[in-house]
Amino acid sequence: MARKTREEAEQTRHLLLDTAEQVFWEKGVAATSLADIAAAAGLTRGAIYWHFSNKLDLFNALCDRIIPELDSLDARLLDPAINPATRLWQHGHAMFALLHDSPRIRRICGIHHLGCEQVGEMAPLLLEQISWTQEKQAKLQQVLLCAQEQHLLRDDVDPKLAAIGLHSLYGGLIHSWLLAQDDRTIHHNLSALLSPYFEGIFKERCWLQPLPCAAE
Amino acid sequence: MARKTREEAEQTRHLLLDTAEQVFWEKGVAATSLADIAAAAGLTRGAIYWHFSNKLDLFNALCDRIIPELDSLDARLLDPAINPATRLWQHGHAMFALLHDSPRIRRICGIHHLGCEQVGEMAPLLLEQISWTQEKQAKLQQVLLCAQEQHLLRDDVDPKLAAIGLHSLYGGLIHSWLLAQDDRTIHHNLSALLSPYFEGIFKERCWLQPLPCAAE
DNA sequence: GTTTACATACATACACGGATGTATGTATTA
DNA sequence: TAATACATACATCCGTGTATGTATGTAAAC
Repeated sequence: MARKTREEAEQTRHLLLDTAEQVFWEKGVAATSLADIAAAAGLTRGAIYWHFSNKLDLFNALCDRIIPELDSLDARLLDPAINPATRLWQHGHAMFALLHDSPRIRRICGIHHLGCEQVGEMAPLLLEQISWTQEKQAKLQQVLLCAQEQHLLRDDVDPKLAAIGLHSLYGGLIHSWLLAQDDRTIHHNLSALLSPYFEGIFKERCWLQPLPCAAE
Repeated sequence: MARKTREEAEQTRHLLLDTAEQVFWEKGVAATSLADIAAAAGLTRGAIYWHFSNKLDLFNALCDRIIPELDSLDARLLDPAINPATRLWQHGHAMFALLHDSPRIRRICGIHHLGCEQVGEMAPLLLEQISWTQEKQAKLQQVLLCAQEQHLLRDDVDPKLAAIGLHSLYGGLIHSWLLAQDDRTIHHNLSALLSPYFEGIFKERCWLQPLPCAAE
């Protein structure tokens, strides 16, 4: 082969990322060699080593591609025009809608949950996940605090703990979702699955009212 | 070295299992070679291949050691002498007590959540986890159905979905627990973390009443 | 109660493949 | 013509599985 134009090169870079995403999801990160990826992409390891320094670099690049989508998901959490309880409710639904609609999000979440080790050599991943988790919980906590100020929270609910619980519930549901991808139970009954926790946190189904200050 | 007595042999077998558990948890399963384990145990690969056929066999044997503890946990779920809601409540607390008290349970759960891949070559693990998850959810559902017959459930709650939600919440909390092992927040506030979901599922805090048929 | 014969519980040694990283080749393209 | 975008070739190491060695425990034979 010979040299390609810059556009074509960028194209092969994306092809490598797409292919790696597929193979990582099918075989697991550690069990996948760079030769596997190159072969699946119809290229050679030379192409990979040209665009990336090693497997970890490739993996990180591949994961970074979904950051904007995840960020835009969180952005709507802080929209003050909507009742904070409703914001959380919609945010939960938006998360699973994203998971349902985007095969890429699904695969990368799947790789993180089931397809890679996060200890030892991959410990940086773990640290990243911890900080990401804390940020996420902080955002949830912020919205819950806002709800508390508007007297939407039940009296015995601590916003910080509710944030941890909600985040854990999301994580657990995503995990169950990924375990059986073809089972649509969670997707079709998401409201019924989330309702109990919302019921236990908020007063009088206020999360179903889009108005900014429904209660009080 | 020479031959040891049967007792000593059994002892080295357990030493290998203990050591593998440690190293797998520290470095991850795929990143750990049999030579690593043997060296950490002060033995050689010969000892491992004598007692186990390969790494997967060793890993399975290591995981099987916690089955009785997990089973005894579930056994108390079906004790009809106690209010089903209370049974679920106590079961949730017992799970985290076990996680807190037993380093072995903690490590093996940690390995499953963060230290091993469950796709590709390790897919049997995934299938096992799926069937285990379904069994667990079925048990929870059974207790919830029992609660429904006693009119302890809120009217709009579906036992099957509540079982999935409860199980996911447990899984997510365990994951958060394992991510930051030295953070005792979850352990110290478990009741406050579980309460919302119970509040959303059951009527009038009936899970705090140990009597068999508190409601109706 | 020895002795003998075999099984046991490993350690050591070897052969093999496979993965990595790098060095080099090569045809474009800018 | 020089940098680019790869493919190819090479050297190295590491992990596995197995084969073999070996000293001891163990049980039966005598």
